Amino acid sequence: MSLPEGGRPANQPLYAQVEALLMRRIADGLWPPGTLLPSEPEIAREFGVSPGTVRKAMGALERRRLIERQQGRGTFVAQHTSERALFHFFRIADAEGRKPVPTSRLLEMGTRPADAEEARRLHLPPGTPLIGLTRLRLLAGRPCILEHISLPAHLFQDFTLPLDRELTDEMYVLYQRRHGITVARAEEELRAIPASARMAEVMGCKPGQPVLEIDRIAFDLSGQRVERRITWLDTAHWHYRAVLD
Amino acid sequence: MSLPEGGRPANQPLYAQVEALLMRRIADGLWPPGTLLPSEPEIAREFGVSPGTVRKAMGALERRRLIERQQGRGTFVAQHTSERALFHFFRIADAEGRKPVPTSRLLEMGTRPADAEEARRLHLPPGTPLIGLTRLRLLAGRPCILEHISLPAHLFQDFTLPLDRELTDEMYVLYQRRHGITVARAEEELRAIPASARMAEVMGCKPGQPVLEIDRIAFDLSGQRVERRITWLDTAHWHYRAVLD
DNA sequence: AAGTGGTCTAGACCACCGT
DNA sequence: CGGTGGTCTAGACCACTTT
Repeated sequence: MSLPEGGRPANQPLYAQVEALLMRRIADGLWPPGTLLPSEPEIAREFGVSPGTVRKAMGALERRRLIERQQGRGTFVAQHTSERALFHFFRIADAEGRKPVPTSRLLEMGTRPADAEEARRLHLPPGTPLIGLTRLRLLAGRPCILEHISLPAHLFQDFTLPLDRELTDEMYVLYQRRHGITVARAEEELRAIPASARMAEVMGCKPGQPVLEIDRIAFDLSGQRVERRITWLDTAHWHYRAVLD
Repeated sequence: MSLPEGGRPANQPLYAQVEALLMRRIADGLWPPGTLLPSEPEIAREFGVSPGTVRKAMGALERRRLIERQQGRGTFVAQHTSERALFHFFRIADAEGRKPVPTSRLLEMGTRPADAEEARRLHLPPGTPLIGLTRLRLLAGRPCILEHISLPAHLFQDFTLPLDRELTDEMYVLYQRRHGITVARAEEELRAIPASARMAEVMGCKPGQPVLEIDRIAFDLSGQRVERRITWLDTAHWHYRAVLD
């Protein structure tokens, strides 16, 4: 059993406690992505609660996309796929709202200490070793996006990229499969800035021309900051799309 | 009773049908914002379903913020307040993520036919009469935002602004209270563009300087397009903030 | 005290999946 | 066929608000 034993009411509702316990097992890697969870009655027995209570907890986890339920088959720990990553974390679209399928080309990669701004954004001490990569991304075959990605080196041991084939937007799939890090949430700050010489050269626009800057921090299941990413987009043909509700 | 009578299974689950029926009453104005709903057992009796089924339906409506439940008091149709509007539909923040309290100054207002782009965005025939207003918004006392708002005239009869006091971000509160239109959802397209002479003059920046353009369409409870709004923001001191999860 | 929503339980039955 | 999640019901008890 894992629930507070004595039968005392505790301060949170039972279903919330069950939800937290299940989430903990997933975040701690005890149940890695793709794992088939025990059935609902089984979990109910283990925790000594009613099946309805477990259902309510798992409903919440499903809404948060931590698990996926399949009638007749069972419940699985959610796995990042390219489609999922693109659907939830890629917000660039054309005038009709269609999302393009981006391709990527790696320009640079290396390890360096975090500067003041990176340290502030990642909640790390300045100087912490970071893996940095710069890539160019193509939309519909045209170079439109320049991107800097910074990863805390201690979270991404032996980081390498699968260079054999062109890398699509599988970074988050890669983090999960190769480093056990699931990106669950991200915060972005958007600004309009003038294109640098580098951007202009690489994206085929004029220096000084307005470019959309997207400054993202990604969080894992525990809320830890695991990635800083700056994206520069020429919005002549594409835009950033947001839904508010 | 309002549920499909014959006792046949219908294609949607019972709780989804109850949810749809309740939503319809709210969207149609039968239960205006602020209304106290009948109690859950009462609704269950009316529809001839179990209280648990009603609870599930109302839980979904609460998550969608159509209703607000208060233990011991009852359930109310949600009402737009300035705080709510700012919290959900205002995404501008400073470097520390704090949202400023914006104030507004009306520059122009009038009625004119929709141009091609407005018609396309609002799903209306070109030439449809629109109420247009232009306003300047101040953040922390400094002019930072220029905004064009376009409203289908047929949805906003006798539209006037409370000019006696400075207007804060109460546009959506106004739509709801004076015209019975509840903004429930919005879609935004973001681009980086050069500041026009007008923007530069009014926002105190240089012409041609990069400015963030936010092109928004707002939807009411039925999914009808009720507002087009273009916002231009000088991102020197503020940024647009998005959360992805 | 009466009425409301919030929690928790127990069990029946259905729809779907695999063998 | 047995096991899974999905739906629906019924009722007990709690926490909170109002009268």
